[in-house]
Amino acid sequence: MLDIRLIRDNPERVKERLLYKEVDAGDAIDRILELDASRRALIAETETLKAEQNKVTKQIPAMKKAGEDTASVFVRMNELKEEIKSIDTRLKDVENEYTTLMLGLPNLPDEDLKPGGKENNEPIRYFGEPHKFDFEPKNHVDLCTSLGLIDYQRGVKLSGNGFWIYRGMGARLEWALLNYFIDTHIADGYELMLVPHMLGYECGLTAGQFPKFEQDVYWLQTAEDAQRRFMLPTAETALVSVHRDEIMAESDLPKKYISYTPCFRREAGSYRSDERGMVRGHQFNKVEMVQYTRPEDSDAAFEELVAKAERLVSGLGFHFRTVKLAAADCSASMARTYDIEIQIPSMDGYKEVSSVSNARDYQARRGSIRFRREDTGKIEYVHTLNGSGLATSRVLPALVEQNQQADGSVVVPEVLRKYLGGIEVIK
RNA sequence: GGAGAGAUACCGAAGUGGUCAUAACGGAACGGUCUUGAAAACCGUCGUACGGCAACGUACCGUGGGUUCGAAUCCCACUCUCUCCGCCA
Repeated sequence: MLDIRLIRDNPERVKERLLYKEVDAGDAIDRILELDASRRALIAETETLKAEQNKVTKQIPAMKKAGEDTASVFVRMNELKEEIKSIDTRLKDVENEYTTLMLGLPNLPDEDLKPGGKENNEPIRYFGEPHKFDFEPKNHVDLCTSLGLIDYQRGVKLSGNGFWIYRGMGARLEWALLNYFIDTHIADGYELMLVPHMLGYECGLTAGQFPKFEQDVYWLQTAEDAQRRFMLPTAETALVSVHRDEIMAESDLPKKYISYTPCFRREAGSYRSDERGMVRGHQFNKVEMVQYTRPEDSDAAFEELVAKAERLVSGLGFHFRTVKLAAADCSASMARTYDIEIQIPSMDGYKEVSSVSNARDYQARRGSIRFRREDTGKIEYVHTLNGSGLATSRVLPALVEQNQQADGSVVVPEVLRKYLGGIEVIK
């Protein structure tokens, strides 16, 4: 959520920044300003009346005790009651519309981002060299099938398109990756959390997925609306709500959390024919990093998260690049995002394995996540950041393709061997 | 799933229609006095949000409605927590 004062003071600037994200919020912002003004006027009205009401209420017992006639006072009190009721009804309508519009506004992109979408993304660093083969390489679907790592057909049998089964060495390799990630984060001082995979509505609202993207997640049906829960699309959605509605001590910051979860996404309409195998499914595994920081620390925290993700990919020996996303390619909640993309030799271009973002105070405002400054005693919103560290669904394809040998076997990266009982080659 | 109890501030807890909601009382925390230092004792501080330039005002007793001139208190619905029973990895 954006700061209303920012919108009030400089609406044209906010509109302009949102255009960088290719969001035309002109009408919404004009309406928000109207609603904000009438909201404040109505509050002033109703509170004046309530003050009178409270004052008279306090006098009544004394009047009764003194045996005075209270009938005329009751007449006035009834008037007040009606007036207050009518103003409060109007106020509620105004606030509902106001809140809905405010929740719908995306975060402002950072000043240094290029406007526009994917076409303006900017690779800022490359690591390693593209893989070269002196034989005809196979694609990961064929490799995973022939080595018995993944059972695509039976995954579909169980759950339909977009699901697969990791089997035997494939499952162990997946598990080894996750353990490599988790162990690295723990060594970096992050707290591991195993969170619920089904979340309440407020989690989605805080993270910024809702109300706009309610259709992108899987809902669990219950008879009562109040009990609806959804399967988390990323552990960020859970981790960002851990401190919702809390005021933390400044000395508690930064909070550094990681979580491993499967992630569930409907990915409606986003299927692409070149994304075979496990590159885009409805369920994938991911280790997520989240930090809560003081505002002045979030830029450094962002760099830390990017560096951590890069280190994990480097550790596996991959060629990859880090890309600074243009404003409109950042998701709605985020002020800036860097993607880490690896090469899957059978596919064109690079594929995202990590996405690191700084939400600044956008999520903190939605979820009322604050901290108290030690020297001033003032309460401020924290900054929240998140990054994949990492998602496996593109790492595994890249791993088997980049490390394949002429005989169809796959070399296990050094860092994973200890999780696989020392196995060096999968054949 | 059945039966019962409960939800008040950082924690515990009193309040059961107005003169007890900034909210008693106890604890924690913070500041001070005393002390070589600490403990103890004593004194003091110890909500959030919104509106307002400010003075100040308003809201908040799990959530949402209702009754009433007036609701933490009475009524209705919902959510959550705890205890016992049943089922269960």
